Amino acid sequence: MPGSTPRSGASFAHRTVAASAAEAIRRKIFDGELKDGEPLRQDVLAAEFGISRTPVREALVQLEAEGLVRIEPHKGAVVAGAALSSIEETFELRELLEPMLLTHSAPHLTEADYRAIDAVLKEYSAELRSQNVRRWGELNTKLHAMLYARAGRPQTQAIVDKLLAASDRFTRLQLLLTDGLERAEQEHAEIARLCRGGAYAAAATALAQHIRAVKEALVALAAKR
Amino acid sequence: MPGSTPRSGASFAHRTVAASAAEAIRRKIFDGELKDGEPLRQDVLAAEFGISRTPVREALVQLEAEGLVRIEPHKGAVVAGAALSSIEETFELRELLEPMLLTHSAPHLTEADYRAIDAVLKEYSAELRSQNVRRWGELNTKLHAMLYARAGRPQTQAIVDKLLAASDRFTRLQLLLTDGLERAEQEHAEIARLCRGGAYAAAATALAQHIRAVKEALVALAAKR
DNA sequence: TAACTGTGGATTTTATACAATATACAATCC
DNA sequence: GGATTGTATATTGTATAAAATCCACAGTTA
Repeated sequence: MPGSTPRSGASFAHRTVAASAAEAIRRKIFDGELKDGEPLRQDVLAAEFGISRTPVREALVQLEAEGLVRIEPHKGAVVAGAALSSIEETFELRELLEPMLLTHSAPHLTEADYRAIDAVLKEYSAELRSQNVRRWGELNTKLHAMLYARAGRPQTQAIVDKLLAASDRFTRLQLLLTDGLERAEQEHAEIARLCRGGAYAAAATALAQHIRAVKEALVALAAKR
Repeated sequence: MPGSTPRSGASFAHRTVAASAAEAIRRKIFDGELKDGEPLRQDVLAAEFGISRTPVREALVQLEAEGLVRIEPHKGAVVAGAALSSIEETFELRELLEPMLLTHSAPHLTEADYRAIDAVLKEYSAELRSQNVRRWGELNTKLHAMLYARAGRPQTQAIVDKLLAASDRFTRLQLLLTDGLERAEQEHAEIARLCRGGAYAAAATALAQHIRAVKEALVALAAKR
């Protein structure tokens, strides 16, 4: 097992052990390796990662805040798959919050901002064609964050950031529908274009439709399985 | 469960030390005792509460997830007052999210739910007259939570819970405007009445207006100072 | 048999000890 | 003098040990 030698390779992607433990557990949950309702024993995880229980505990607390696990005092942590099953709620929230953010942010976006956005869009297209799915999720999050940067609403942005992180896994799924891929690319470009042209209301509407389209595609996909 | 169990001393309302430490720090931030950007030293907090650093660390991790503090690896935690600074943003979010929750929840509220809500409303009125401002905030949060309980949207509810906690300090302030006091009481009752009568859309509208009214009163108050 | 009680073991929670890292400040070099 | 490097100290991060809590189950009693 990978634990005998704690090399500074992939195991040290983060600056603290607790953070990388959180990342590892998160991935296990996303990948379905840990099923819904499954209990997470601290000592087991600690042994598996070759670390002590203290950072494991901190990781679990973090994950609880993200809604991925549920901690009951003195009883332990269990996987809260509910957070995953509620794709609809996540997208419903995004549909509500993101257009609002865009409406407030777009009028204050500078020329430099637009250039940065264009750069991301460009890389985005390139990566899409190269089937680099993981990177795609990162870029998607980055793009949205950039669009909302000038909204002057840090709280809302923090909430949306979490929603985007939660969406990530599903948006990647949706990517596999080949028409979803090109469609998203088009819609993103369209939204950026509308913002640049000053058509803020139209951009917000387009964004809402974009999010709704992804949601419906995912719901349909889930129903088919 | 609105049990009749007499709440034991406020000293240890929580089941773990870490949780009560989080609660204490949270309160300090909300009350402005800890100012924006102020560093939070683990050993200082531990000494102050008479506990070890371990639960303090867990509390800080929790609070970071809530956006109340920012933790930089190996540097420590600082108060992230940005989340508090904008009353307007908090209420803007509430205005957006709460009516949505109510719309989804109200049709599924049971008779027992309504009885519990009425009970809170009653205690609410009593406490208002007794000028017990702190308890008022708790009841307000509880009332809103009960109204949204059947929405089947745990994520959204979690977000709103945080917003309510952040609002608490300000709503207490607004209470001091004597007409704000009676007005809130009336509006709460009105919303409950509309829900019970099946006028869900009207209830949602009333709720949005209620939140907007409080926001505007607070903004006006802030401007006057 | 059914309900109750206490006991043992497993697990979490907290405390303490140790290691790693960052910051401030003095000494050195150009 | 200014920048850089080295060292001291403070603070955080991790490991390990001790205390508290829960859970199952055997044994007792009516």
